[in-house]
Formats: sequence, C-alpha cells, structure tokens
Amino acid sequence: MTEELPDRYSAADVEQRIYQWWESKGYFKAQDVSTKPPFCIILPPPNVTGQLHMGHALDHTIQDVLIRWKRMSGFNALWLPGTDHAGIATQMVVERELKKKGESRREMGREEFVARVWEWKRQYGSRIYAQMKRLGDSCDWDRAVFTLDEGVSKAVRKVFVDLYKRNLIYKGQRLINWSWPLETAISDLEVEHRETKGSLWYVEYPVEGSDDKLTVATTRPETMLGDTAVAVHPEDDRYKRLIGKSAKLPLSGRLVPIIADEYVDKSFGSGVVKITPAHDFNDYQVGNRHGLPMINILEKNGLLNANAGPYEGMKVLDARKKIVEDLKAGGFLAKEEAHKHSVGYCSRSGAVVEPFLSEQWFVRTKPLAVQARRTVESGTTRFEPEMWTKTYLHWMEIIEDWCISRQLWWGHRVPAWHCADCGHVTVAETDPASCEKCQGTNLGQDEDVLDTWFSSALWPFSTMGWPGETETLKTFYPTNVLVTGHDIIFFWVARMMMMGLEFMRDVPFRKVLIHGLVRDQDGKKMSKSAGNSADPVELIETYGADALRFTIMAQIASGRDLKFSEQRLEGYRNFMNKIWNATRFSLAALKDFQAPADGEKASPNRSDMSAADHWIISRTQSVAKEVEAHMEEDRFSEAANALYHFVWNDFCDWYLELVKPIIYGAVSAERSATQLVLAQTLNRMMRLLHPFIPFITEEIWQKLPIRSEALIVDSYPTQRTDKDWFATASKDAVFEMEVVKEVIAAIRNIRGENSIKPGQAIKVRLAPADGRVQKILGENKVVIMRLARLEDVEIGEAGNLAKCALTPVRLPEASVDVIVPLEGVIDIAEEVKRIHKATEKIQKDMGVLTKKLGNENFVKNAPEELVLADRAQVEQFRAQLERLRDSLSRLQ
RNA sequence: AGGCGCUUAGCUCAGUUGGUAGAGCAAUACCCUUACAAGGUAUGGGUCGUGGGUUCGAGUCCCUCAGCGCCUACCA
Repeated sequence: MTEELPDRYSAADVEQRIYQWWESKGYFKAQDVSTKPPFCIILPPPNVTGQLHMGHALDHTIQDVLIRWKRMSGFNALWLPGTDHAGIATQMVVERELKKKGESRREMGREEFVARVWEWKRQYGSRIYAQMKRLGDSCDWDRAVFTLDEGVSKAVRKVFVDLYKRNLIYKGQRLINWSWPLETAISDLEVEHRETKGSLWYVEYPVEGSDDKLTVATTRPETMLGDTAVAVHPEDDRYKRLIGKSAKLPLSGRLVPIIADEYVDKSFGSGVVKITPAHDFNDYQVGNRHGLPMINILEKNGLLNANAGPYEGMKVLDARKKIVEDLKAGGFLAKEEAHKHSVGYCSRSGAVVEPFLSEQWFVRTKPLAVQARRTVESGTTRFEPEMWTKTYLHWMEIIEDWCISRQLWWGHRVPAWHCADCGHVTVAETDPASCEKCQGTNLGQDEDVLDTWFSSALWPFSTMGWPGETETLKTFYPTNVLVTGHDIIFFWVARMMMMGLEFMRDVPFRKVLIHGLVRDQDGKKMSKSAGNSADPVELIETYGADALRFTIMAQIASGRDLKFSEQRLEGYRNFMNKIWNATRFSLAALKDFQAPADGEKASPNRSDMSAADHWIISRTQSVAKEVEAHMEEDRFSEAANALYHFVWNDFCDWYLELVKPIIYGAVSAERSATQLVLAQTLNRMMRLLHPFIPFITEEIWQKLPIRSEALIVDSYPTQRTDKDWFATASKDAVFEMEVVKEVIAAIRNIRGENSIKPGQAIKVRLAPADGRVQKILGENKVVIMRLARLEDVEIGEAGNLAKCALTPVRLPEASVDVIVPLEGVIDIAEEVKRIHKATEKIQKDMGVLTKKLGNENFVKNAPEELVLADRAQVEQFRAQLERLRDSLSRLQ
C-alpha cells in the first residue's frame, strides 16, 4: 500500500501543497465557543510594509510551535494574526514611490495621499502574510486584523475619548523630540543615541556692568540664539558673586540673567552653562524651575527662524559654522576642544533629533503605570526569563508622559475638533456636527494622527471585538502568552499592560516570553542597512521551512541572542533528509503490513516482540516525557535536541538496524509484532516532531499505515494519551538493549582501533558474568553478529586468551568480556597500544573515585546510594583492569 | 555614570534542583554495508575567563578582578 518515495526529501515540492491543504480544511481555526480549554497567542503585528526577516522567523517559529503543540494537546488554540499600519514607515515608503513618479505628498494633499496609501496597502499589504505561510504559521487567518480596520479604529477612539475625559490625555506645549526631515514629533524610544565626535566651544559672555566675563562651554553654539539665562552652581565660589547679574549674549547683545542651579556640574567645562530651554531637555527643566522665557529658534523643517536674526533660513549645521566664525571674529571664542558626546538620531530618518518646543497630545502615564507595575510585582503576569521583570519594573518607575501625536497623515486621526468660534476642543467618539460648548459649526478636526503604538497598545482586546462584549473576548482574554523580543518591552509590552488593565480590568497576557535577537556569524545584529540580514524566504526555498524552524528551535535558549549560521541550517536540513529516509525504509519494511482496525490502540503480543521493540517503545516514552517537561518550561532547544537525538541515534542508528534481520526474515508472529511496533513508533515520532517541523511530518503522516486524517489535529503524545502503548514495553528491555549496545560498541571499538576493515568479518567470544546476561546475549546473537559484522560468535567461558583482544564491558549490574581472537587478523602491536590506552583511562577514572572514597567526609556526608554506587564502580574497574592485564600478558 | 547579561572542545552553543563535562559543525582514519555519502563506523580535542570563599564535593552558590556585549540616563 506504500508508494515509492524519492531518496532525497524535497521541501519545495511539499511545503506549499501541505499548507494549502491545511488551510482549505480549516485546521487553523479556533472556536469562540468550545468545550476545550482556550489557549491564545496574539501575533505581534508586523508592519504592513514589512518583509519577513530573521527576527520574525524566530518570533513566529516559537509561537507556531507553541500553538501547534497546544492544538495537539487538546486546546482550543487561537493564534490571532494582524498587521500594523506603521505610520511613519508606511508613509515613507509610499512617499518614496510617489517621488519616483514625480509626485509629492504635499502637492496632492492629505485626502488624496491617504487614498494612495490605502491603494498601496491593498496591493502589497498581504505580502507579509504570504511569507508567514511559507514559514508554516498556523494562524486563524479569518480573524486577521489591520490596525486601521473599522473595529480597531473604534476601539482607538473610545480609549482616547475615555482617557481624555478622565484627564489622562491632555494637549500641551512641551519640549519633544522632533524629526525635521519627517516634520513630526517622535517618542523618546524612537531616538537612538550614538557616540558622536564633535567640539566643545568655550564662548565668553561679558557680564553686564563690569569687566567680568563668563566662559560658557557648549557643543551647540548656534543655540545661543535661544539662550534665556546663564547658570552656575550655587556653591561655586568662582561665580557666586555674579549670581543675579546679567550676561550679555555675544553677537546679539541680548541680556540674560545669571542664575544659580544645582544642575550645573562645577567640574565640567568651565562650570558655566548657557540655558536654552526651547532646545535642550535639561535646560527646559531649568527654565521651568526659574520661570525663564523660551525662545524657539527653529522652523518645523529644521531651518532657523526669525528669532535667529541674521541667521534666519540657515540649516542648523551651517548656522553653527557661521556663528563660530563670527564669535572668533568678534573675539568671543576662548578655545575649541575636540569632544565626544552622545547625540540623538531619529531611528526612522537617521537625522539628528532636535529638541523642539511644540504643541502635542500626551498620555499621563504615571497613574496607569501603577497597576501595570503591581500586576507584574505580584506575578499575575510573569516574564520569562525572569530577569526582564526588573527591566520592566524599572521603566515603570521612571516612566514619563507619552507623546502620542504625530504630524503625519497616515494613521488614526486624533478625535478632537477645534472650534473656530470659541476655541473649545470637542473630543468625541463620533464626528461632532457642532461645538459642544458654543454649538458653533465652525469645527476643524485636529490635524495630528496618533503614534502607531497607541493602537498597538490595545491590540490584545481591540482585535477581539472590543468595545463589544464578544464571545471571543470572553473565551480568549486574557491571552496566555505574549512572545516578543526584549527590544519592544517599553514600546509595546508595558503599554499593553497599562491599557489592558485600564479597559479590560485584567492583564492582557499571563506570561511574556522574551526571546533574543538574531545575529549574524560575527554577532552583529541583523539589519537591512548593515546588509547582513539573511532572507528567511530565500533560506526556506533552499533548505525548507522545517529545517529553518528546527535550526531556530534547537538553538534558542532562555532569551539569549542567537547567532545564525547557514552551516548549522544545512545540518538540520540533513536531519530532515534523515527522517525522510528512515520513513522510506520503514514503509518498505511495512509493505506487507496489514494496518490493524483499531489503529493507534493496537498493540502486539508482548511475547512476540523483540528486545529492540520493547526498547524503542520505552525510549519513545522517555522522550515524550522529556519533551513534555521541557515544553511546559519553555525549554524549546532542550525539547528539540531530545527529539533529534531520539530520531537519529535511537531510532535510526539502533532500532532500524536492530530490526533489519527480523524484517528481512521469514513471515512470523515475531515479524508482524515488529512491523506493528515500527508502524506505531513512526506514528508517535511524527506526532512528537510535528510542532517543530510541521510540513515533513504531515507529508509523511499521510503515507503511514497507522494514522488519522490529519497530523496537525492529532493528539500530542504524553504519558496520558499514549499510556497503553507505552505500557506494552517491558521494563527489562532497556537494560537488555544497553547490554547489547555496549557489546556491539566494544567490538566496533576493537575493530576501529585495530584497523580491521569493515568488510572483514571476524569471530568473537563473549564471556558474560552471569546467567542473566548470558541469556540476553543468546537472544540477541543475530543482531550482534549483524551490527558488529561477525562471522561467528561464541557465548560462554572466556577460554584461552592467548593472542586475543579483550574489552571488559562496563555497565552497572552487568559485566561481559568481549574477546576477539586476533591471530591472523591484525598486528598484535596495535592491540597492545589499545589495551594500554584502555587501561590508562580506567586507571584515571578509578583514581578519581578512590580519592573521593578515601575522603572520610564524603563517605559520611554524601547520600548513601551515591557512595555505594561509587564503591561498586571501583570494584568493577578493579576487575576490568585485571582482565586487561591478563589479556596483555597473553598477547606477547 | 547606573543596571543587566556573557566568558565551557578549533567554531557556534547546551548544561533545570551542586555529585567524575555534552551537542551540532569542523578535524582525523576507514568504508559507495541493498533507507539515507545531505550517509555509516571509529578516534582525537576542554585545569568550564582570573583570584578567592562556602561545601565532603562547584561549570553549577557567594565575593573580587579582567575582557566582551546590551539597555537606560547623560556631560552643557
């Protein structure tokens, strides 16, 4: 009933077909109402302009593995997808397109431009979804949400209005970060600080009414046009007497007061600071403390304004140059020093960020942060790894008001209307027809849009139909886990916590799983601009999505960054091929196998099973147990590695090899039993592997003799689901197989060390220490002969050891001497070397143990079983050494 | 400046309660053995960054120092 499979697995031929089949069958769908327990993850919405990058690949693979695992574990699993309108990013992309066509945003006006962006979105907005599907993301696509969808927009408005009415949103004139190329405010978090080479200029400010001069140190001399004070430290004896007097600004001649403020560091520069409240955050605070006027010297486009007098219309850097020249010419410049300092850059445009005085909307975050802090402190929401808790809590302590307005066109427009008649601002969920104060109809909507992160902050409930009281919310809120990188804890996680608690009265998620970032081989963060980012879609095309997923999952450990290497990916691609070929062999071995009617429940007669059969079932049980424990604790790499080892080493290297003599043998009850075990093991193996490598496992599943309709919705093997199957394995089988494996390994070692050609069959004598082991060896004689390539094996007394290689096999509770007569087979001298090597190793190990056991305190304090085990081990070593010495003496 | 993290085999990294160090890749030797050369068998390779402490016993817990990295704040 099996068809022929190609000997190489081709992911490209399989993955997209399988994905479409899953989707067409509706397997990704979750139920709003269900008897199953809910499990929900909301996808951190990628930018609608985004292309899938390695960061997504990492983030999504974790989520998909979790979702698939939970889905198979009987949960009503919902992975809710969506995309983010990404205000600045998208606006920039579309503007760039327009520019190519010779069009501009400003010329076409707001309405037309927004229409063009929507057009762009319609065309390219689902590109990222298509790429996610290549990765295997099993999202419930029918629920996909875009942040500008009607439902989400309604939620945004409701939240805005609500917070405004409660005075948690306000509009105010404040100093904010201004990106002049984009002509918009940006939040603190969108500013990147970079060490930059600059100069420190010492400028002399004459003191009014005296010959004194104050030397002011500054890195931005052009801002002196906006100076409204000069400050010194109140305890600075050099300048105490000048406090209260006025200084005369060079060039403009304007008078400014000399004030005292503790903010000034006496030891830095000259100990005198010029105060420019409208262009520096510290100065802004000093200005507020002293009630200083604020002089803004910049236009929105970054050029100097009328306040700059003769410098009006110049760019900041040009003005700086000119002013330095003028200061020098006027004799005001005392000196210039090279100076390194950190400068803020706009993370979007790359331009230097200017602190800029402007009218913006703010969220008062401190009251919101209180609960958001407490729920994490109390453990209602936990961070994993736990260390991020501190980062989060610290930020919640120092949190500042959040500037939520952006001077962009693409986004949620601020739902506030300014009355031209009375000046009142009407904030409302539905567009008002008239001013709520004077009833005038001369209303104009606020021009600003909201920070993209404002809508993102509502994501966990806005995507589920809030403010409606939906079944989705009832079932899935709070969500179970949020999976994200540590770079957006502040941007996003913290804000979702605040909003969720405020509007849903409950945390948005029970757990925040923080993972690391993807780096290149040199440890650099992957980024487009650095040109070092691997393209996951390309990698998927070359190696397959499964290989990429497994590479990620096998390496990701407790939130650490992961260095991506294609070599490693190749290794796991080989693993996929290994699985494929193991299946190919198995299916051939099952050609004449009749699938039992009771499918997964069918078990063979225990008496018909071989030791290998018992053993592989027991190994399956162990690995299932291990994987379950690791998955429960989010130790994905441990789970992945346990599976890797199980498949490659246990199943392929041992089980399949052990079973070959039976499979190739005559039809019998024993052979049928082994076929059944093989079929059942394949079934469990695919189920265990599926969350990690969904495509290949589903493809294989469809060809298995024992299977259900679809692996993706079959059950995940645990001690409970597969209790009966695991119970068919005899407990003795593990021990029995250990003996067999060790004996084979010992013979192989003798062969390898003595350079006996693989093709050359040899004779071996096995001398077991007791009847139990003797029985085991007898029962597995065929297997041992095959795997060790023997032409004959004798089991019994050690006999004459003359010219023999000997390896005492070490096992707790078992001992066998493996004896290979070497005469005519190899050079005796080689064997002498081998025995010396083996002896040294045992002596070394024994030395450690005897030293330990010689320590009274160890014997007194260590657990008894440990001491006993060590003693037994020493005894065994002693016996083994004796055998080796004996063997050595008989060689010469 | 403060906070956090890292330092284990040539490379990339695991190592959950402290009990004689592991994986993948790379390397070496031999093999196209009828599932797989994207494979098999065997082998070599580490005083777990430094110095100290706790303990019968430390890669694992505590302290010191060094190097690297990240985050936050910022020097006018």
